[in-house]
Amino acid sequence: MTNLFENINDKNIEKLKRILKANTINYRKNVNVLSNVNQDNFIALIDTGSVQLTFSDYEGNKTIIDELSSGEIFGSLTSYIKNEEVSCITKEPTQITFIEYTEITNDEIFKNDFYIIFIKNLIKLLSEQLEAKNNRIEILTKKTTRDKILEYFKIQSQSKGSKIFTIPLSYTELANYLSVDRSAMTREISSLKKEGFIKTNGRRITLLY
Amino acid sequence: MTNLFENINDKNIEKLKRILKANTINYRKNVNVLSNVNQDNFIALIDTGSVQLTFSDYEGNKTIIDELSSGEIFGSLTSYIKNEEVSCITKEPTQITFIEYTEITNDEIFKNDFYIIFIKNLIKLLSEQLEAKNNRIEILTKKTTRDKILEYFKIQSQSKGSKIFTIPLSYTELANYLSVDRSAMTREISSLKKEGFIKTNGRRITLLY
DNA sequence: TGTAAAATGTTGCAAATGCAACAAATATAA
DNA sequence: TTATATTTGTTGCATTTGCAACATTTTACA
Repeated sequence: MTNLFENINDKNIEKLKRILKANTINYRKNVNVLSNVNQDNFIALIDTGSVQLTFSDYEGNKTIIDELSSGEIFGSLTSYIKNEEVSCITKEPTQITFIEYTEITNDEIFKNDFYIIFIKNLIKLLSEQLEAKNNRIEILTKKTTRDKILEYFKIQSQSKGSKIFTIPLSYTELANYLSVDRSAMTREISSLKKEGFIKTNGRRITLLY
Repeated sequence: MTNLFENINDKNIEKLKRILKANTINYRKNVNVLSNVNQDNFIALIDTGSVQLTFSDYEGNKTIIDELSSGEIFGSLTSYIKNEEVSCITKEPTQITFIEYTEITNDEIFKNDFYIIFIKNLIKLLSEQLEAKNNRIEILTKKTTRDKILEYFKIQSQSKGSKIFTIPLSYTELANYLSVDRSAMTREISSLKKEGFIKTNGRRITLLY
């Protein structure tokens, strides 16, 4: 994952943050970040820590939109934050820097040659998030629970470059991510093991095909 | 939807295209655009017409990734085009402009003051595509076919600002987009009509709640 | 360290859904 | 216009899945 300030030195990062009127806030664990954010058009950059973005519908069903960690962004550019049903919960102590979107093209910023690096990073981040969403859509469009699991494992395996990998989610969270019933998912994983397609040891998966 | 060249006048658009070494190609209907594209990192801009991006898995199941029309972009920034299983079929005669990603930050481009408008448009386009993908994920994570249909209708209704709207897909394509069996979807839409939740007339839908 | 909370594993059952196989209605193109 | 292809509507049936309910294990934290 690209970092928003990648390839910019510390001194220039500080300068850039000043020009962007960036506002840095520290949060404890399990706090709803968006509750005290009232800006309309903002980019939130996770400096350290991690958050989970969830969406609750009118019936109270929760779905994970995204899991983000250090260097990644969220906000009006990436999710429908305006919507009050979205919440952003810190999974650990987390530092977040808020930038108003309009500041990204303010007058002062052009004078600096690191600006173009910043813009390229931003574009790269957005396109990486698009790829992540494409992956999830690819999984969710599979008809059966089994195919969803296998597609997820395939993507994990490819990104790690190995048939052995550790999934970054708990099984409860995975069921949520795949949008299937947790018990049905466990049932299917058991079958996959019995039929010799995979081996598991906790969250460590081995593909046997 | 934002247009990539929004708020740039015709003369400057021409200049910008020249600086970006843009390459414009015309396609007939039902042509696979990607078959003769060999660039690795490109942005494809649809000037006129429309295309359908689809993904085929190893079993030959086709899923729609996206439907795009005039002003919208696709390519390495927005989808996993490198993958040969992705195809891009024109739905009508279509003109597409290809831009290599690296040109977006070439030396000559900074000298022009319309450049920042172009970058803002690009960022806006990417974030709009993210929103579209978030919408689709929101739909796909619904557990039942009924909830998927209703979520889709809700989003359509909101974007049109009316309880009466015409869906932009055929029912066959809609089933594909929702990733449900077409006959099961028809069955569910019939029930929704019988139970008085909606009225339909071809692709024109009226929400009665 | 002990205790409450959260995560994981398992199963029966009812409901939802994919699939197949049609007929009928529309749309497309020669 | 006519023939052909595509889309739409409908139904029976087998399979998959969500749901509920529970036991067991692991984790978190006071």
